[in-house]
Amino acid sequence: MAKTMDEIVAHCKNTGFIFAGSEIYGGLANSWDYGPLGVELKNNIKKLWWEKFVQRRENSYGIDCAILMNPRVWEASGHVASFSDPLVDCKECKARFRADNLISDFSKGEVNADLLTKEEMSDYLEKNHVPCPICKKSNFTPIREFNLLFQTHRGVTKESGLDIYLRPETAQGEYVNFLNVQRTMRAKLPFGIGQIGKAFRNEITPGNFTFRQIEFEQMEYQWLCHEGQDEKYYEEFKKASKEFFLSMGIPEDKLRYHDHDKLAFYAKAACDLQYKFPFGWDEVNGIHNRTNYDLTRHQEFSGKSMEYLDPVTNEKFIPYIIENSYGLDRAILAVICNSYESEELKNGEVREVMHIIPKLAPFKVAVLPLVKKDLSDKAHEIFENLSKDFRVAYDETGSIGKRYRRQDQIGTPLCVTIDYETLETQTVTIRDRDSMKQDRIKISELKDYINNIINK
RNA sequence: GCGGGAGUGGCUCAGUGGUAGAGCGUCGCCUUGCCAAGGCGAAUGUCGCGAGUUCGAAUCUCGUCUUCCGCUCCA
Repeated sequence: MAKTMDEIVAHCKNTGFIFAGSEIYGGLANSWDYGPLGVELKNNIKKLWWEKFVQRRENSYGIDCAILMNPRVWEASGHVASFSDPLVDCKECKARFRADNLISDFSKGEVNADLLTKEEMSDYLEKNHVPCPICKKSNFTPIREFNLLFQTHRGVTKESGLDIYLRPETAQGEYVNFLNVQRTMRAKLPFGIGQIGKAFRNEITPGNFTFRQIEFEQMEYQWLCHEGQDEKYYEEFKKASKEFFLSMGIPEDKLRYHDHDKLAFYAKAACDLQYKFPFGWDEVNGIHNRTNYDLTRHQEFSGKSMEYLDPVTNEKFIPYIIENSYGLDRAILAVICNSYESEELKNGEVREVMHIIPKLAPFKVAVLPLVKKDLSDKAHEIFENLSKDFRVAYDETGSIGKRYRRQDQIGTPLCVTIDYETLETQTVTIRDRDSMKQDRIKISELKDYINNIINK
């Protein structure tokens, strides 16, 4: 039986996947910390993604850019201008509106509110007695800027330094470095740049657990190509994004594409891949055809050429970009939601289990001495040996049945049990999470056995 | 930002003015020897925070913070 969102949150907290951020101070809304199990899962997903996109694709390169960038980057990208909304609240009925929309509607389009400053908009609302669309009274709060960019300050004093931003997306790092990558790797179009890193957005909406956070991690792949090839590659990456989620064990019927009705100003085509979370279908991946918009803007704003010189035709032009953007935290959440369940066993009992695919499981194997007294030393020896190759759990408290269930609960695919026979014959019991069946194998065969399961 | 709930061991909660509790979980010992068995024992709390009322506050009053649900918002 599938779990509710509340149960998933509780399980993550109780077993060490995800904790509330700065919990002892009462937390900070929309921030979360990954615990000992969460970080393993996260690293495994990153590794899988990096393998698929950066390692295994030809003409593919990884980078890791700074979070803080020259603020002009965000002017060029359009985030400084359009990432911010002037909001007012009606003091009478408490409804909230965008001031620019109120003014355009009131003036029937004659006043272009985009050209007004905050003060001018406030004045306009007051002097013209612009009514609240809901209660028809005219009594608004002052305009508050709501900007999704996190701002901070570079320099010793407030006055002498530079206002800078925490990046709201990692993509611009790839764009501004595109010629550096191209030159140093001697890359020819089409080629790709991948990056995994943090991004920050000052969201007001409370998220569904880690679904919407103020600090989150993106896995982004930018594919640079010739104009005219962009539509073909757009389709290719649509397919690739689904493949990636399938490779994490997500079933096809919990995935769907959702084309954007309203395109961002820069995009020629945009599509989300959605996963069916307990709270509904929602985005886990975005594919955008950004055309040559971003690079063109950076050329304008920086004054530096962003043109690619085609070595075959000697033509110079600005490449098109297909962006394939994954929310790492959302991928983690999807894997957790998808794998955690109450499973009814044949004998009527119910066990809590996470059917995480072995490749992503936080622990690959647990080492369990059947009794503590005489078998601990041998168990520790086996733990040390396996730890050279795998992330291994060790547990010697409680009955063996209880320990199996503990490992089920956190998704460990294999348990190795050491008994008295182990000391004489150098064999152990290996127990499978999903089938709950056991094999007796030699210690010397353990690593191959585990590798087979992981790479299945 | 508005409205409504809620904050008591790790978790779930009981306790409505008089010595802070239970179950689960955790740890130790015994028992057990392959799917959450049992026994004994132990640890873990300034009852979200700050004031006030009172001889006395987890409990009443005010403030404040955090959080959950709905509305609003989400380039």
